[in-house]
Amino acid sequence: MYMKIDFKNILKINGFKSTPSRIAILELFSSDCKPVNAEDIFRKVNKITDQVTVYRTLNSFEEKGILRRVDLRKGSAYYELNNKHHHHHIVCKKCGLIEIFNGCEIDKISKKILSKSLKFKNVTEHSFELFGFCKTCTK
Amino acid sequence: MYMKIDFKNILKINGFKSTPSRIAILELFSSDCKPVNAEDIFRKVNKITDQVTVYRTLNSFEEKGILRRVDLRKGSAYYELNNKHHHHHIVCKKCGLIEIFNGCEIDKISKKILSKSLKFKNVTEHSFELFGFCKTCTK
DNA sequence: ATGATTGCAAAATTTTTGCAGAACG
DNA sequence: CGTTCTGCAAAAATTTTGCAATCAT
Repeated sequence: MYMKIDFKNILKINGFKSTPSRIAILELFSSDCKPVNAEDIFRKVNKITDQVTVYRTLNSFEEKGILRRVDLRKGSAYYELNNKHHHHHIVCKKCGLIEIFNGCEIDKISKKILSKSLKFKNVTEHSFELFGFCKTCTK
Repeated sequence: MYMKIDFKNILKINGFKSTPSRIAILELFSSDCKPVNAEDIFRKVNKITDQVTVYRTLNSFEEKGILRRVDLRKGSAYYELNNKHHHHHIVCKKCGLIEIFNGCEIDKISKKILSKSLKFKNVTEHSFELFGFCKTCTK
């Protein structure tokens, strides 16, 4: 059970107690490659945990940087694990298809922006998603 | 009354009838430089229009490209006029301060991404906001 | 043991829908 | 005059809060 130990360690490192809900939610994020919202999680782990706990877990995980938020303009907040390689998303405005893209040079960009900024000193997160139409929906 | 004529024209061009609500909302966006949400608008023009009309107007204006959506991770949808020069925002996670930044090379970036993409043909919108701490809140 | 975490019920917030009447062109 | 638009009431959808009971360390 390598993975479980790993999850427990992630929780411990971040000052969280190890609970079935939290482990189930981390497991779900690890196995799912797409951005996930509270309802997705709640549907899949509702035998283990309740809706409110899901929201609280998502918030605390995001605060600690375990999860990163993804803004898909869909009415609810989506999240991804924050330990994979850095990437962003193109979203089809018609069918909702999501494709990942790489090559975001956020360090370079934010350094440049901060050097010009009067009021800001550091950047901890960023959003960068593209919206358009996939090849199928363009036809 | 140069401006009013202009607003009416924007509405006409986009296939909208010219109504007091729509003109008031466009006026508000022109005079306000910050991203604005439905509640902001409703508070400022509630003698003229009602909440539901504000939502409907925001949606239809965004669909036509009169407004662009700005994802500020604040629980409600924010919008800006889409006719000004292209820019994005840095948001302070503590105090909410917003600063604008320029230099987003979206055309170059999206061309590059689309050339590598298997499933997408075009990009019509994008989000790109930075989140961090302003100089005051860093101290 | 004790502080953190959960579950439940309830509420707050944000946005959408349906429909009848009013207004625009 | 016909279609579009608005306002109202109501509901749907998403997220937060308070509190007592439970759990992890």
